[in-house]
Amino acid sequence: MTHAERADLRLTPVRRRVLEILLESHAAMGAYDILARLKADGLGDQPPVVYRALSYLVEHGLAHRIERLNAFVACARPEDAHDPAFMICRTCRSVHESTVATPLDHAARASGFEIERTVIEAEGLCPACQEPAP
Amino acid sequence: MTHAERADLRLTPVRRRVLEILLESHAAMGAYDILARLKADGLGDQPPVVYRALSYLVEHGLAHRIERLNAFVACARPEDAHDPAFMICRTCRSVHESTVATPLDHAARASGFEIERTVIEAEGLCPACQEPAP
DNA sequence: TACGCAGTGATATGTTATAACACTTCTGGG
DNA sequence: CCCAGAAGTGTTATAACATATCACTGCGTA
Ligand SMILES: [Zn+2]
Ligand SMILES: [Zn+2]
Ligand SMILES: [Zn+2]
Ligand SMILES: [Zn+2]
Repeated sequence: MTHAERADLRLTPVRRRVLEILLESHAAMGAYDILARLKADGLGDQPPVVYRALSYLVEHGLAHRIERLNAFVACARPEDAHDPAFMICRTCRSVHESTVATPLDHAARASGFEIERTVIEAEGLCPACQEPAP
Repeated sequence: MTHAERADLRLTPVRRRVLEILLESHAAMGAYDILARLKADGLGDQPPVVYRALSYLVEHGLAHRIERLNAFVACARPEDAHDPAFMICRTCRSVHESTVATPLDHAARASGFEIERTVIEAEGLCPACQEPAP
């Protein structure tokens, strides 16, 4: 059973539409970009509308927040909970999701720090944007 | 020779004061918190003042930006260039800087992505904030 | 002097995010 | 059915973070 099929998931119209918008985009989207799309669909035009929907989707593992971009992306593997890792193209803003062992485990144990979540976001050029020198 | 001693470093009064403020704080500070301190010192009271100084310090390796917090912290090891990794306490906002091998190297090579920089920020509880259950 | 450059001052604006409160809809227990 | 609480939404306002732009100053140098 995937996350998306869980009985306690409440995908209301706004939440469903936000998830669809993210799934269609194949790239990270800012909250206000999403809001503009919602507004066009008559589903709300104030910031809290989109932020509430995004919070819900992120909490339930259907979307992730990209800290580097202050933006959001649909989860590539909503089946199971995970700390995501991303490779973000600085040119086309495309995002590739991946998974990775938390690299700070050792340092955390050594210093007594208790890690709850780790943000891992690599930035660079995706294959398509690596132009041959002009 | 440390970064801070490099001849081409131009630590103007505003830049120097911002660095001092960061060094005194032992925690991540928002740009507007820093700006309030600058204003108290008569060194400028408009956002561009502090953002220009912070950009300079970050570019020259004397400070880092914490993406998770949209905030800034003095570099713990300005001697040499590095991709920093952080452990951030969600309670007291203290930041511990560390270094770590880039964990996405393998995935990047496999997919042809060219990594330029990697953000690694763990969030959790520092030793001091791990209260015994009340 | 004239020029170019780095830094700064100042104004305005753009972008991202949340607080607060009212109202509606859903849901379970009596 | 009726009610009470929980969850969701509408709406207004504001907080917090960041940049564009243009003018001006001081300084090194041709
Ligand atoms: Zn995911
Ligand atoms: Zn690209
Ligand atoms: Zn550092
Ligand atoms: Zn702490």
